[in-house]
Amino acid sequence: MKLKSSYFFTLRENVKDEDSASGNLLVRSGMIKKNSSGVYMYLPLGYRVLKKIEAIIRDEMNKAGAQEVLMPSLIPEEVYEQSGRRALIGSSMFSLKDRFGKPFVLGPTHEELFLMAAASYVKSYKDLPFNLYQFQTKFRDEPRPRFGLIRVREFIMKDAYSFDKDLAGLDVSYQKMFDAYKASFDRMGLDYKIVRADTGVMGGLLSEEFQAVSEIGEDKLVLCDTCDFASNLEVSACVTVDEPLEAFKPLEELYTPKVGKIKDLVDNYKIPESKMTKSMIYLIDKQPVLIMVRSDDEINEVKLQKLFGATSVELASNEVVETLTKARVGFAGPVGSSLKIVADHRIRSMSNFLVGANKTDYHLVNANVGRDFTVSQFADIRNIKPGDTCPNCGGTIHFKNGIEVGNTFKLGDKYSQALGLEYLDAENTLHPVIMGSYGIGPGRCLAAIVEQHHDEFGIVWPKALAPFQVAVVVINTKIEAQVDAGNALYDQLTAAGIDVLLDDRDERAGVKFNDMDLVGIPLRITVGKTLENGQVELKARNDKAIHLVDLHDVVNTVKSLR
RNA sequence: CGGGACGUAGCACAGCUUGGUAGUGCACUACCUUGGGGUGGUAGGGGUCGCGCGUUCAAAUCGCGUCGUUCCGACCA
Repeated sequence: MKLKSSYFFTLRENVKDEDSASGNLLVRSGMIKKNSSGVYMYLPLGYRVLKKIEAIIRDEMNKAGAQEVLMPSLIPEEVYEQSGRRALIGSSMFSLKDRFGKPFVLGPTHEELFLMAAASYVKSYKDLPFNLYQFQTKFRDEPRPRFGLIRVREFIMKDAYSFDKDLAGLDVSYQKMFDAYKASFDRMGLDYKIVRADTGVMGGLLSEEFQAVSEIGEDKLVLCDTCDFASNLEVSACVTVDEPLEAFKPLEELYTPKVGKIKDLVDNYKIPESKMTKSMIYLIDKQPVLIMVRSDDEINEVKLQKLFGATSVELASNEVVETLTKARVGFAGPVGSSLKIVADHRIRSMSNFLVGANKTDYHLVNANVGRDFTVSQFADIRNIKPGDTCPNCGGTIHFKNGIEVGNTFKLGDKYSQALGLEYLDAENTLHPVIMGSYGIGPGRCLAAIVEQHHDEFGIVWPKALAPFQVAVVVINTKIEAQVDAGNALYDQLTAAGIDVLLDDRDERAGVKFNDMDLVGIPLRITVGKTLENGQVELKARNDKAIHLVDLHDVVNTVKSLR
């Protein structure tokens, strides 16, 4: 690409409505442009990078034996109704009607269609296993798009689906995808962790996430200092060590006016948080339940959902809480409550603790389980915290933030049962097909890579992803010899199979240097005053050193650095 | 969905309080200048002031509505 005659621009000033380093740099370097909230255009340079990411993934998918297909985006709504996911995905789905009033949706994920495709092929166990994948645009009406390309409403996803006759087969298919994912992310130069995760809307047996480590990541990764334990916060088990109970003290009412938060209680009444509990009223599949955890713990809604096998878990509204406790919000408690009470394991070893009194402006001190109220179930329902004990090895837990760039699921027979995908085995009996699904967001990978690979001057692309491997900068376009040498190098490098960008614009040297740094081309060849000695300068983007290279050695030198 | 802010040239913003000729910087065009880390200058082009209704002799400016963007929270595959 020769810049003088190409669509290429950069912005000198920061863009206002980008809230992430990657979003800002990608927009400023002219790679992408925001079109509406959470919807972006990919411009020539950005699209080249996206294509390189796709090429890596495609290569690994094909090596793993998967076959590429392309499903539609426009899908009859009934497809998702049959699988039971229309309601589950709810308002995250873009929906529309055709001219006859028939409801359609824009596909947010494609399990259903792949299952239908599989159904037109699978008859017998002899047809299994196989794996299909696609790169296709997904539409998800996110309530809050954020962080440039990281949380968007329209994005390309590589999704793959494996079909097996049994769980043993799924294990094999899953492992192939898992390895292909690791290889893909390694080739992209991403720093990532693989964590256990919630199966969420997908359902199924196992979910593992590939998380790019980044400050702006929206997922909390739970990691161990000593072993390789790695889990998403939402599913990370907690270790609870039971401790002996103290002698029960008499239950007393405590007048606690103007106390809105736990911290006020600690400050005003000198009660340690380890002696306090909080009671929250949750609607679990619309049924109110009182959930208790120690005050300094957080309730984990995913664990609640699993514990109850529920579809919906939501905090009760203030009105509901006030009706049920007959007190203002902030004073709910277990004593005298008619609600079902579920408490975290940690509550079991607590004695003489504080609870809400179900009475505005009052708490109760020295409450005790068994004497003052009954817990119908103790369970692990809190979030693990940094410094906690590792559930795997007993080491110490720390957190990192992660951007979910890939996800692998063992779905089992959930979808094949719901939609009737079956095969005949050798004994002539029907069985549901066992499925796995595997997703990567190339755009999110792109953004995550920029988050991890940039400096004060701009993007620093890993070699495998850079839109161009080499930038040839002609310093003074008024000097014919420089222009000719630049063009000659461009032709030679191109002929050698190297992606070259020629900056032949009539701009100041500083402008070109800054632009090439911003865009993040890994290698820069400067054609300037050293040309008089038959030499050009070679500089790596991530290195300050400048090397003089003879004109006729340039192609070989660049090849050796590749 | 709840709360806040903002919509004026491609980008970033001023002007609005107190209504009266639409501005600045960057970018863009031409010429001169300069030519190794975002040269300096001169002259230009580009805007139904998000949209609608209202108040007024007169609205970017005041009022109501609406759409969009954004921030915090909720939600989130």
